[in-house]
Amino acid sequence: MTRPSSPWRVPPGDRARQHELKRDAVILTAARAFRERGYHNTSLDDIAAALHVTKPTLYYYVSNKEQMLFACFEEGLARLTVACDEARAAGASGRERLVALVHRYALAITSDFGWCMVRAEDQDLSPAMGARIKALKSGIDQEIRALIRAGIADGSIAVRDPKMAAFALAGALNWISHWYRDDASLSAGAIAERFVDLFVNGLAPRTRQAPSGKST
Amino acid sequence: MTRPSSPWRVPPGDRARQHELKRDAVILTAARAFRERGYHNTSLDDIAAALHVTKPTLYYYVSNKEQMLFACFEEGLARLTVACDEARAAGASGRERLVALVHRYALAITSDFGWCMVRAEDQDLSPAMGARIKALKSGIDQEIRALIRAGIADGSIAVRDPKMAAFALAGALNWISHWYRDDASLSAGAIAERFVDLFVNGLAPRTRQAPSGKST
DNA sequence: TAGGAATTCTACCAGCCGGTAACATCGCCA
DNA sequence: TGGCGATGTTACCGGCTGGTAGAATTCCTA
Repeated sequence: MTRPSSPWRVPPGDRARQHELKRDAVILTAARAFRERGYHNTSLDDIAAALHVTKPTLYYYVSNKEQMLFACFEEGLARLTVACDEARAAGASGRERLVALVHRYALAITSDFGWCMVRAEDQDLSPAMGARIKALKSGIDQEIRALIRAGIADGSIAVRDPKMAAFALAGALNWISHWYRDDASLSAGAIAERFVDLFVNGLAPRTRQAPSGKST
Repeated sequence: MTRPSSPWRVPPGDRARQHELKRDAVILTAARAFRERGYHNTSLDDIAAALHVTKPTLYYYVSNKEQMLFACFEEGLARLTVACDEARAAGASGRERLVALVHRYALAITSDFGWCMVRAEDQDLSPAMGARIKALKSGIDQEIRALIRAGIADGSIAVRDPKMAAFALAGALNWISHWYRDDASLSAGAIAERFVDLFVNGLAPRTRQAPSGKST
């Protein structure tokens, strides 16, 4: 019974570490399957098969299917949270920090867990887990708004409604996960660059260049 | 269209008209249920109960559940298509037409069918129907890109990558359906207004106002 | 008022899939 | 080497839900 599975054969280490690695492999495989076929169209047997394992084995690492989705959710949102933290200490002005966030956000959203953050329904989770996810999402939103407000305060951003601006920005970024699987012709960094160009300068031509500074 | 509370009691008319109205009621009720609980979390019994009817009755108007989702999809996308057509003849410059599109788009996306357009997975549909949906969606995307290119041509828009700009704009608009149910503090028109402000002028302060002109 | 078509209901089925029990195997350690 | 926890498997269950058969009822028309 040799198992030629890729993510399952983890390097040696103590038992606890092995267990942790295998659990991660389960979550990652689940995330990829969900992304490809959707949560409800993915059976636990599918995930198990992708790992060359049987269904009950999954239950040794995860308590149920719902928890898998939750873990994917959490993993993806954790990356976004890290992105926010990094961005907050990235630049001088509010706008520079926001630009930094866009770059990191794009990177996170194109990851395997991007789908789970964006497309998964909170309704598929228990009220408790749904509430937790909602709180995490709201935290990201508040972070974006804070950056925008900071930019307004220091004069690097001029926008009427920070909340709507945050929604628009997050929407554009989240939406990447919808089309990126089919059209990955651009890297996350390149996408972020284009988005920054659009969001910073706007659609209307600028007669005189505002104190913008070039994007790298 | 029909009364929200009890759409089943339709005004008299000939048989064919009655049938059509009731079918519309089924689709609308399905759209609302899908929006509220998600496609997979909504059973046909749920939809039937909402109409004070039993499940087999639904099958008298719709061939199966998948077709319901498809009909919702189509209905929503039809509105977007209309929005595109109207926008194309709305203003003088490409930018004005694009602004008009944003307003109509926001209206469509906040409708009952907005969810189906955006959140429903093509994977829940048969390959044939999925392909049709994909084609319709692609048409909308091309329409947006065309407006942007027209704006570039007539000088009312300055943007480096029309394709990415279209993705960003569509993403921001589509994303409305994610948060609008929980936070409907703004009307679709007000949202569109804010979005236009952001997308046209950008985040960076404009020293001298570009030839933008009116904001209603 | 009879008859037929349109409409809706009761009753039911079958398959999928999440989840579990109980047994088999692996691998470390005394 | 024997034993024991950690892993993993086979075999199974049961409920939910999409879908259907066929009877019942309503409604128009003659």
